[in-house]
Parts: sequence; structure tokens; C-alpha cells
Amino acid sequence: MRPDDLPQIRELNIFEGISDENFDELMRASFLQTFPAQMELIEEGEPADFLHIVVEGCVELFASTNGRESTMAMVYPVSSFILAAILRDAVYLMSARTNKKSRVLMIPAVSVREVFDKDPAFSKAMVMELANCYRGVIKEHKNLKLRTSVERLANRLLRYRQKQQSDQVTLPYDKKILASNLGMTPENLSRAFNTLKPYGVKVEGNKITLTDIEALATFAKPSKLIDDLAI
Amino acid sequence: MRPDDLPQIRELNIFEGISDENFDELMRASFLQTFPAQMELIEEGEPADFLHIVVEGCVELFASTNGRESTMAMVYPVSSFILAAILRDAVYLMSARTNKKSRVLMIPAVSVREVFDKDPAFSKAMVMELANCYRGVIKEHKNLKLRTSVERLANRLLRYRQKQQSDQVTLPYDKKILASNLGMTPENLSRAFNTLKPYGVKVEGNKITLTDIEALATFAKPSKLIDDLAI
DNA sequence: GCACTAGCTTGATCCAGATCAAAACATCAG
DNA sequence: CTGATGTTTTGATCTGGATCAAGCTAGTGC
Repeated sequence: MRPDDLPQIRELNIFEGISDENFDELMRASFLQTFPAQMELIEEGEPADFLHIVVEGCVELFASTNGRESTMAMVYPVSSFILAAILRDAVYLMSARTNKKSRVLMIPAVSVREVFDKDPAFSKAMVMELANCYRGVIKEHKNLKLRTSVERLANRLLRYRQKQQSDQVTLPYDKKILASNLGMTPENLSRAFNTLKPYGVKVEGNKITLTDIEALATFAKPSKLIDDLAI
Repeated sequence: MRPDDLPQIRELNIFEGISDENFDELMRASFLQTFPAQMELIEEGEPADFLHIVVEGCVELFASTNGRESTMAMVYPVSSFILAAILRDAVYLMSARTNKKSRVLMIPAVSVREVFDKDPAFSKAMVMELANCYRGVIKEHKNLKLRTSVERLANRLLRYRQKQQSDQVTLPYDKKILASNLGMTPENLSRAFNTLKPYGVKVEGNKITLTDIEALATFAKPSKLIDDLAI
């Protein structure tokens, strides 16, 4: 592991307040690996042996059943994923694969639980992380149940705009994945983009220009309780 | 609060391992209230001031946005709900109302956080509870994204059968709520029941008789990673 | 530079589910 | 017992989204 990775990892919310000794212990037990794109890191149903932290690149969490598959979330640096399975010592409920070449830190689940048991700050940080993840999925679920697919796209574009601080947003991954994440087919994503044209949405490959924010927001009707990832 | 309620509450997973002193402290700070049916206990967007525990009755968690509303979950005795908001000291992301006359214990959020900070067993029990809730929503989300509405109903019936240990299951609440929870309209729930007739599903009001379990399971194709609430 | 492949778009069609309306059924209050 | 009300069912129609097919575009390897 590169020494310059450590500060970034140390600053993750899940390590907030953890003692240096315990953090070092976790890092000693871990290893950092670089994976090519489309590499499956986790398969749903398998026991949760490692806590994964995406240090660089991008990881797709997806689920399948009976021949159907859907993208559940995209994970960016620097963040962990599927923490609940580790703490519960249960199987993973989702699979994970790299969306692009990625460096991933893998911390043995056993080590995580050991430090969890002895470091109160770490266990509290875990609680906060779990609470945030849980609330994030509630928001996604509401998004799916309460909105049409075009509304989901419109709100997603507004969210990208806010995050990238620009009226020209770049889609962070290809449209096939975005469609799946939003709960629709790629054909429908294409049509949804077209439906949003009159609201000032201009598409050029993976670059989307928003030229009438007010109209788009009026159509999308964002709700903090769904769209604000920080509350 | 009736003394005979306490043992039941004490046995909740979230109080596993908590010291008697701390448990008593929480109970002293709490109050138990009986609400009539259709009483709104929580409104989404409000600060999370109480941790609620359903002692008797049934509570519906629902979400709304832009004039649309959907049932997110049903809560039975004895369980808590919306724990994440309490721990994060954030607003509720869902509303709650009694589905029938219910007795609900309300523990001030401040007290919960105080005991959380000083009782390691309690904070760990909270983590497990959060992990379980989080995993539960992941399963619901997969259910919604990966299955048709008829498949969701079929799997739900199989789950009721397993829980009630009988081939004649009683729907725990009215069909309007069940439809909403499964992500469909009441009309479509009715049609979905009809679609399942050839698979041995017989409807008599809120009593459903399953006469061909094998056919129903073949149709439903249950998956432990979605349907098993215990893993 | 060309051939191949994957992603994306567009068109046509189908269908799962919603909406609207009406009727039937069950429950409750007077 | 009757009238009112809410739930449920059924029918008709609509529509959002899926599926299938084909063509276009961009990127990659030889």
C-alpha cells in the first residue's frame, strides 16, 4: 500500500475517532489491490469476509434474481460498501464489480469486528455509517416508488449539476449503467432524455448541458427527503 | 405503563445486553400511549424526537412526495421503527400512522443517544438493529426492482404461509395497504390475486387459501436473499 | 485504414400496470 | 332493518415502459 493512500483512508468517516493503534492494526491486516474493469469483487450470497473500500476508480453494486439483474448503487472513492454484512457476519445481499480500473482496500471482516468490539469510537462511527447507508436506501426506494422514470432522470441530473457545480454535467459512467440504476432500460433512458429536451436538457454523448434549470426543476419537483444525500 | 409490558420490551433485540440501570433510565424517561387507528404518529421531514416502539397494534410507515403516497413498511409488536433518524439526530424520512388501535412506547431521542454513548452493549445492539433494518430495505428494493407485481404478491403469500405455519393465511391488514406496500394499485392487487388462481390461490376476503404450494413456489421463484428476513 | 464490437438511438410493437368508472360487497351507525 | 360509507372487484381504456429489431456512432485492435 502506498503511504500517500493512508491519509485519505484515515479521513473516512468510519475511521473518525478510532485510535491510531487500532487503525494501524486494521491497515496491517488489510491489503490494497488493483482490479481491471468488469472484475467481480463480491458475489451475492457469499459470506462477507472483507470490508471493501474503494480508493480509486468506481465499483458497481448490483443484484440479480432469476435471470434479472439491476444496478443498485455506484460506489466512488473514497468509500466503503456493504458494511452491514460485515457487522452482522452474514452473507452479502448484493454483488460488486469494478466499473473501471479500480484500487480497492480489503479489510478482513474478522479484524473489523475485533476493532469494533474494543474501540467505542470506531463502533459509534460504524453506527453513523450504517444509519447513513440505511437512509440512503430509503431515499432510493422512495425515488423508485414515488416517481416516474423521467422524473428520476430529471432529479438525477439536478443532483449531478449540484455536485459538479456546473450547468454542463458529465455522466460518471455509461448510460447503460445509469439506466439500470434508475430502474429503466437503455432505450427508455434515451427516450427519457428526449422527453426532457423541452426542459432545457441537451445531450452530447456523456456530456449533458442544462440550459433551463428553472423549467427542469419545475418538472422534476425535487424533494430534500429523497434527493439530499446529506440529510 | 403496565408492569407486564416491561418484560416484552426488555426482550427486544435493541435492549440485549443493556444494563438494568440504563434500561430503567430509558423507561423512566419514556411514556406509553394508546392511539386510535389512523392516527399520525410521525410526519416525514420532522425532527426525530422519539424512538417509537410498537407494543400492541400495527403501524404503517409511508412516504409521500408531490401528491403521491406509498406504504413503505408495516410494523408489528414488539418492534421499533426509524432508528436511524434518532441516532443521526436527523429528520424522519418516512411518516407513520396507526393502522389499527395501537399502544406505542415513545422514548425521547435524547435519552436514547445518552445511553447509546455510555452503554457499549446498547450501542452494539443498535448497530445490529440498524444493520438488520438496512438489509431489510435492500431486500425490499431488490423485490421491487427485480420482480413483477404478481411475483411480489406470490412471494409475499409464501412468506405469510411460512410465518403463520398454515396453508390458510390471513392477511394482516387490508388489501389497500397490502397493494400499496407491494407497489401496485388495489385494482391491480385484485387482478394479481386472480392471476394466481391457477397456482392454487383461493381468496375469501382476507383469508387466502394456498392449495398448490409447489406450483405457487415454481411461479414465485423465491430467493433467500430477498425473501428471508432472518439472513 | 478497415473490420469488428459495444454503446446508443430510433422505430415499431407489445404488455404490465395505471386510471377511470361502475357495480358488488361488507361494515357500521342510527 | 335500512341507509351510508368504505373496500373490493370487474370492465374498459390508456399509458409508461419493456422488448425486439435495425441502424448509427464511437472506440479499439490488427
